[in-house]
Formats: sequence, C-alpha cells, structure tokens
Amino acid sequence: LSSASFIPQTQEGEKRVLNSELWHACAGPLVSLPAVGSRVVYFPQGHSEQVAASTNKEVDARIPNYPSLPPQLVCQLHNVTMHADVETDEVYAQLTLQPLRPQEQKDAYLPADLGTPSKQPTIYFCKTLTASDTSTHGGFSVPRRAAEKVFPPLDFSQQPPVQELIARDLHDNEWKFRHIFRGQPKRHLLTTGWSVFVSAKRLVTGDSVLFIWNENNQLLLGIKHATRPQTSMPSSVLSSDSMHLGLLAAAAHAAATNSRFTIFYNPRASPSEFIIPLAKYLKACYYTQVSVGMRFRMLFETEESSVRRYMGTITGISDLDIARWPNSHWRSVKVGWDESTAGERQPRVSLWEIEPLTTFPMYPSPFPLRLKRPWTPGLPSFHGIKDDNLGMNTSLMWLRGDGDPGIQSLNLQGMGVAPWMQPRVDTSML
Amino acid sequence: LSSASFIPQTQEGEKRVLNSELWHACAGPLVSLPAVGSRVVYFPQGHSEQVAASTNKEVDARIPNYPSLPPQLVCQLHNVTMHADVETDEVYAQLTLQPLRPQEQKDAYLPADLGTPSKQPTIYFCKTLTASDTSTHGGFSVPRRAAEKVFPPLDFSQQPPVQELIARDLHDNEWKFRHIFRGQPKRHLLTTGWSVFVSAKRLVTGDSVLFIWNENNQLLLGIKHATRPQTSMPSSVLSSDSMHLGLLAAAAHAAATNSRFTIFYNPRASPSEFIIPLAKYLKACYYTQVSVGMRFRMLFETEESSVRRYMGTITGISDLDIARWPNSHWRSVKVGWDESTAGERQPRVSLWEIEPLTTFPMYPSPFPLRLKRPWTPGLPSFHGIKDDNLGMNTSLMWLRGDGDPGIQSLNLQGMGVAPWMQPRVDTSML
DNA sequence: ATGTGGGCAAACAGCCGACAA
DNA sequence: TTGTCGGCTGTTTGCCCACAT
Repeated sequence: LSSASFIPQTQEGEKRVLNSELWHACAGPLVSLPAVGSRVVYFPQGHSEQVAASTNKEVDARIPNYPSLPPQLVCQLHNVTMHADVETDEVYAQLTLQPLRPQEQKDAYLPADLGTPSKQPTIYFCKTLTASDTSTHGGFSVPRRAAEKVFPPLDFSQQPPVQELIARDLHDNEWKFRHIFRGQPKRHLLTTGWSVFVSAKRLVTGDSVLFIWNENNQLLLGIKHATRPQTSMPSSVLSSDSMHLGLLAAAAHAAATNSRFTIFYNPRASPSEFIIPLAKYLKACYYTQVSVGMRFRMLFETEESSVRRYMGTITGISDLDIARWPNSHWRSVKVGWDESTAGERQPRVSLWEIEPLTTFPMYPSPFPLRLKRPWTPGLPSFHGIKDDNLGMNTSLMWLRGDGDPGIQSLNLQGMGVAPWMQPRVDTSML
Repeated sequence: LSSASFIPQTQEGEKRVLNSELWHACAGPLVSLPAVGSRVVYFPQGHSEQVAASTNKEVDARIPNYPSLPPQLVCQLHNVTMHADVETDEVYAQLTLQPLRPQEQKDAYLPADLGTPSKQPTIYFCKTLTASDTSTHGGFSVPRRAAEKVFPPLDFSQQPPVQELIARDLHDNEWKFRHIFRGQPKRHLLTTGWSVFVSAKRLVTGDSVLFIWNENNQLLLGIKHATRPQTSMPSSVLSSDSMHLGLLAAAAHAAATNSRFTIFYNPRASPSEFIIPLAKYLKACYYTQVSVGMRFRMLFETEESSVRRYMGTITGISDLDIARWPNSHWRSVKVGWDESTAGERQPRVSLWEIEPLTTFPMYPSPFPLRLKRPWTPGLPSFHGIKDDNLGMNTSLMWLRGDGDPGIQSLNLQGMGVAPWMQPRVDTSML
C-alpha cells in the first residue's frame, strides 16, 4: 500500500497520524484548526464548557477561581494532532499551547491567520442512513449522483456491473464492499461487506456515512453519529469538579511559567470553539461593531454536512459569568434567533462567531469602533449595559500586559499587526 | 418484583443504588470500602497512581507540587456510592471526603474501624470462561458443585430436568437462562439465553462470570473481565497532566478550606488502595515493626476470587518519590517476593498492606515500637537507611499539625484512640 | 430516484450426545 | 468431572427483484 496521506508516524500514546482530509470531513465544515506555529487565543471558560458537556455535569459554583488566570490567554500553538476515539470514531484534536509573555506577543510579525475554514473535500458524499441501510435484511443504497461522483466507474459491459471497493477509515482500517448496479429500476448498492461495517461501527438509523475520493485515488470512509442524548459516559476516572480544577490549574500554571500545556478539542462534543486564531479574535474585537438591536448572521452546519446562515438580533451585551469570568468576551453577546426551532441554537454567542449585517463596508471602516449610542436609529439604546468592561478596553488590558486601559498607548503597528487591521479610532468619541 | 436489596433511589447523575453484595463480589475479596461517617486517610499520591493507570500515562515530572498538600489527609468520609460502568460493568465507587482540621481530629471518639474486608457472599461461584463457554456453538457448562450450591434444585422427576433461571446484573437488568441437566455423562448447562448474555457483555475466553444466591432467594450475576492490556481508553476529555493537576488542586483546596471533595475509587483499574480507614493506618504506623531483612506475608486475590498469601522479604525502606512526596508512607517499603512470577507483584508496598512475620504477639506488644538495630540477629543492619523521615515521627508531625516531631508530646488517649491501640514506647531506647 | 418488503438460498446459531482428558 | 467436537435443525443473514412513493 503506497499511501502518502497515511504517515505511520507514532505519536505519544502510540497513535498514528490520521488522514487530515477525512478528519475534517467528519468534524464538519465549520470546524477549523489553527495552523501549527501560529498564535491563538485560548479561553479557559470555553474549555470548561466542553468539559462540562463531556461529563454531563455543570461547573460547581464553589470551585475556586484562579485570580491570576485571565479569561483568555494568547498562546503559541506548538502542536496539533488529530485523533479519533477508538470506540466511537468521534474525532478530536490534541493541541499543545504555550502562553506568550507580553513582550513575546510583540516579538515577531503577526501573520493574518484568520483560521481558514476547513477545506471540505470536493469529491465526497454524506448520506444519513435509512432503516433499510442499517437492517440486516439488505445492503446500502447509494444515491445515484453520489456513486457516479465518488466511486470508480463501473464496467457496464458486464451484466450486472460489479466491482469491489476498498475504503479506509480514520484508524486506517480497511473495509471491503461489493458495489453492484442492479435492480428494477437500476440502482447502485453496496452489498457484501456492508453489514459488518454497520455492526462494527454500531451504526443505527439516523447516523451518517461519508465517502471521500481523494487525490491519491483512495476511497476514505468516515462516520458521523447522530447527536444522541447522553452521548458521553461520565468518566469514572476523575470527578468533574477535579477536572474543572485541573483545567484551570493547568492553564494558570502554564500562564505563570510560560510553559506548554496540552488540551483536547472535541468539536462535536459541544459547540465550544475555545481556541481561535489571534487575528480572528483581534479582528472581531476591533472591527465587529455590535450594539443591542443589531441584526447579524451566523453559520451553522446542515444535516447534509454543508453550511447555512441563520439570522438573529442582538438583544444584549454582558458578561456570561460576571463572578468567575468578568470582562470576558466569551459568549458576551446575547442574541435572539429569527427561526427559533425549539431553542436549539445558543442564546449567547461570541463576537467572532457572528457577521453583523451592516450597510457599511466592514473594513477598513471609516466609522468609530464603538459608539456610546446605537448607530442605527430607532433601536434600543445602550443604557443599562456597562460598556467599560467590554470590547476594546478589555482587550487592550491583556494585550499590553498591565492594568492601564488607556487606549492612546495602543500601537498595533509595533506589534506586527497588518496595516489593514489597525482600527481607526476616533478618539474624540471616547 | 419485590426486591428489597435493589432500592430504586436516584442519585446524582440519575444512577441507582447498586446491589452492594454483587458490587463487592465483582470488586474482589480484597477490596473494602470504609464505613460512611468514619475517618479515613487519603493519599493523593496513590490517587495519582490510579489516574496514571487509567490514562495509561505517567505523571509528568514537570507538574508542580502543591506545597501545602501533605502526602496524606485525614478525612471524614461523608458518602460512598457504588457504581458500575455502563459500557463495561467495571465496578467503581464514588467517595465524598472532608479533610479534618487538627483539632477536629481529636474531637470525637475514634471507632476502631480497621476496614472490615468485604464480606464475600457465601452462596456463590465464579468461573473463568472457556472457549466452549464463549463460542456460539454451545452454551455454558456449569461446574457441578457450583450448580448444586447456588442454583435452585432441579426437579429430577422430569427427563431431562430443566428450569428457567432469572438473574440480575449490577444495573438491575434481568437475564433469563435455560438451566438443563443432560448429556452423557450428565452435566449442568445453561443453554437458551446464554449467548445473548455473552455478546451483550462482550465476554471473551478468560473473562469470569459470577453467580450469587442471596438471602432474598435472588440470583445475582456479575462479570469480571480479565485484565486486558490497554484496557481503559485514554480519555479525550482532559489531558492526563491536567487530570493530575486537578486531583492535586482538588485535594489541596479541600484541605485548605476543610470542604468536601469527591473522588472515584476504581479497585480493578490499579492496585492502589489510596483511601484507608484511619485506624488501619494508625495501627500500621504504630504497631507494624519493619526493618530491612524482615519477612512478611501479603494477601492477593486468586483467579477463583479467593485470597492467598504470598511471602516476601523487606529489602529497603525509603520514600517512593523523595522530590514530590517526601516523608510519605505511600509504598515506602521495598520488598522482594519469594515467588517472583514475572514480577507481577509490586516491588513497593505500604506498611498497612503487609503482615510482618514475627514470633512475638502483634499487639499488645511488650517490645519497643522501633529499634535502631534489627531485632532479628543475623539480618542486614539498618545502616544506610535514614530512619528520621519514616514511620512514627512523620506520622506525629501531621497528626499534631505542626512541625514538631517530638514524640514525647504524643497523647493518643486524648485523641480517642482505643486503649489497646496505644503504643507502649520504651523511651529509653529512643 | 430510492425506500421497503417478499422470495429464496446459504450461513450461522444453537441443542444434542459422543468422546476424551 | 468437564472441555471440545460432529451431527442435526431452526433461525437469521443477505442477495435478488417487485412495487410504491
């Protein structure tokens, strides 16, 4: 097997490097991993959310704070490895981060890595399994367009046309299927080999399978389990309280000593993107003008593994957890959704997740960064929202590494920020 | 179903109270849980070992210490709940501990709870599964004595004698089996229903099943998976480093604030009994006379779920981890085993795990607690072993809550220690 | 275009005693 | 006493098409 995309390189824990294309396909179109070597912002608060989701346990209110731990850490991303759960094939990533000292944050040129959304493979298809697909009575019915697009062409001179397909999953296991074109009317089917795959992966009606035909003419095969309630079992290793403490302690220790630490990012366990490219964060903080009443769009994944935008209105801007994480940008924007489908979308989002709808060009913007009054006439005004603890000022505090929120001292140029990213602040407004 | 032993009481996490008898049978004869309300000693170091075993990852040497966290905490045990993994049926316990202040340690009468070793049920049997037992070709061959002891008697007027058995597992699930006595020569078999159980529990050759006939005339059914290498998957929730930090932080925080914390005890994940009754600890520290060259016995579990004693010799007494956990009694005794079966037994044990072989009565002992020279003539002498950091002196330090190791100030009577437990110290020897 | 169901044959599950260890 | 096997039978698996949506 001459497979260039599967490098049998052993990682810690004796794991092999997974196929990146398949990993991203399984993770979904919205999930992106920052580039190795780039700078990212890490939110312990968001990480905490993921741990809470994975352990099915809320954070105990009595868990102490780490006063030295800010709501976000600017880190160098040293290592990213993609993994998949051995039991469930659930994808996750392991990231090694190193908090940067204030001066280090200014050291080098800051590439404008806004986090390229994961390039979904072009030759692929994803089908949600029907009752017939998962039944032992028959095989898998391949949608016609899908089979013609991603499977090698059949030899139609045979009657019926048949071929053997070999596909590889995230663990580099091989799965063989008989691909036949038959029936009345004619259709593409996977017969022999299909049921062993279904039972091995414990697929049920509603789960999805994913076939990719990659550049090396290999067939890749992934699965996306339907979001079952109570998916992850409560880990009997460590109490959820201790896990939360451990998460905080690890981040605080790494921040204090500027040493590396390791986290797991589980994109499908919770909608909690708690590590984002620094540039994306800066752009959101400096250029995303938000105010109560403002309309916005936000990307969501569809069942067919594509994206669509949902629209909503900003209903408030405030700290999600004023006691534990004051002045955090994490989910600081309260929103209402136009199509409220049983409230399946979060009532709070972060600045960098949304695209505000504005008639003005986004950047460079000739308008001031933040207005004391809503810029759209006729919408609710800002009163009651304490603006000082939000947005730019907070960002500046941690960026400069001292307690002075004075905006006049900002020098993004000196920090290596690309010129187009510099905010044009009308200081007379402040 | 009128089952008095299965109380359908919901716990946090929507779990039910498991059958205690079955839990202990699955945990094995050596595992005991301290009584609720009693006082215990908690060893973060031992807890760390269990987490390391569960995550298959050693503790990173760069993980910082919590200087305020002593190697052992005297705690009040507030709650104990028995659990079993939903996927694997692996038994574990959740314990809520509260570190005691020094003065609280003296407050009340100290019951001499030495940790009653778990009472194994009397009417039960445990069989390791053969290839025939797990094959789909046939059923389960019940050892004759086992069937006659724990199964209801068959009606031998029938030909062949048959009955239906209904057994319940740890999750209170019901399993039905056809119990038949047939073949030439005659033997007891479980036929219909057996293979469903084997595949549901994913039993393979080498695993063990366990049948109990309890006082309520109920049949209970447990499993003991063979110790497979790489059993527990690496939890993708939190890095092992963060888990270790979390464990330490939780203990340190609880100790500092005298607040409760929760831990999981996984008796079969690692041979790491890191929570023991206070009295057992005190007895070991005050009455277990150890010296290099001394012979001892220690209990181990056999394949048939009974106990046997292995013999060994003490080869050294020193800190397991001098840097991180100085003056800890955790595995402070280095030992060599008479029957070294591929080194499957630990090279280090803790004081309270062993029974020293002595011709003298154990307690009350007319002999001094600790001798500067070995009391057995002809054995290696003590030189080279630094005695000051070990044993009694260390214990006194943490018991009194200050740094004074002076032994003269010891007053176990005032602490509520039972009179027979008080050491008779010949101070002229010190 | 594709989900489901009846028909059918092959494979497997599973009950039995025979043997041997 | 009990592990494994050959023989036998009933159930399930799984490939085929028809038919409906």
